[in-house]
Amino acid sequence: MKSIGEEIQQSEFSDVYQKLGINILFTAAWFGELNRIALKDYDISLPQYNVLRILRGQKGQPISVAGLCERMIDKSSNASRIVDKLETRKLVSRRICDKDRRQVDVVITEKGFSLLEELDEKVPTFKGMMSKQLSSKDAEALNFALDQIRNK
Amino acid sequence: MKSIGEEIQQSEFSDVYQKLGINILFTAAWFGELNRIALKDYDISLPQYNVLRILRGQKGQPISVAGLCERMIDKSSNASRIVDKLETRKLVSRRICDKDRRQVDVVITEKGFSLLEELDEKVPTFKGMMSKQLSSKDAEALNFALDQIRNK
DNA sequence: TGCAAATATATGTACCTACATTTAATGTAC
DNA sequence: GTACATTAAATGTAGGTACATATATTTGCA
Repeated sequence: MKSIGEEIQQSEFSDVYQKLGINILFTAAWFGELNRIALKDYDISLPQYNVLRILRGQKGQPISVAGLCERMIDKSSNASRIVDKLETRKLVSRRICDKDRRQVDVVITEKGFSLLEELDEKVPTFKGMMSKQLSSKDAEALNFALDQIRNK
Repeated sequence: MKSIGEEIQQSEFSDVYQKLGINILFTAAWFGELNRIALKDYDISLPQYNVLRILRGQKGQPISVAGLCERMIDKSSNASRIVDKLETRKLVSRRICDKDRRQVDVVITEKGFSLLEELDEKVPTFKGMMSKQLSSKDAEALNFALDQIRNK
């Protein structure tokens, strides 16, 4: 099995934290790649997929474009244009919010919902990828450690 | 302090592995963002920075474009064009390999090396970001867990 | 040797992202 | 109520990425 050192063919790391940082970046890229490949057949990009999932998580409740931005993994990507693409394909719908006409309410459509259900079958789940190597207790600990890292 | 659940404002995760996957993606994006901000003043992109670091790691030994690709975090980015940019700024040099004239040997220049040394001061180190929250023993364990995850 | 297959890199293209700017609506102080 | 600052979203743009294709070189084999 390949360790991160073998993977990027670097034998020496200046320290274990350096190695961990690169390992996290590398693992994230690996995840992204697997998902991207799975989504390719459906002509849907990773950020588009993430937006659809966020909308599904809303359980019918609309969310603003700014709200989407906050919840997206890649904050700086352009939610407005991602929603454009999804709307063109009728996977989401968009209407001006009554309460504040600057805002736009975005919701997932029936079509978007059923596409997501189809994708659920194809996209590798984290559970499927990790549960054999990692106990749920270890996963919990890892979650805690990552939360720690992001909060000095 | 913010957990991943608070961070992306999702109260329920279907399972702890799902949560961990998103946590890894999120943490990687957070790292990337911090680095990107630090590099911005020097007008150098993240992939460019990574390539320079790989070249420094070569300790003077040249590496081919394909070799760079293998070691890069984002494998599918275009190493050829990244090297173009770096060469224009005279941070790396490129010459056709004598042994195999299809190959191109890339090395970091003195200018590139001293830029990297300057950047070392500015770019947040993983150690600086993590060592307060995580013992080196825990970091080692996390490294092992991530290596496990990527290899079913 | 000669020629097809394989390999290394470069390039063309469309799309995506980062960042600044614009447009429109709302809030606030006077 | 008017003027100014603030906020939400959209848009323009430059540059980066993904993927297919092109070009040059090497390898392997009849």
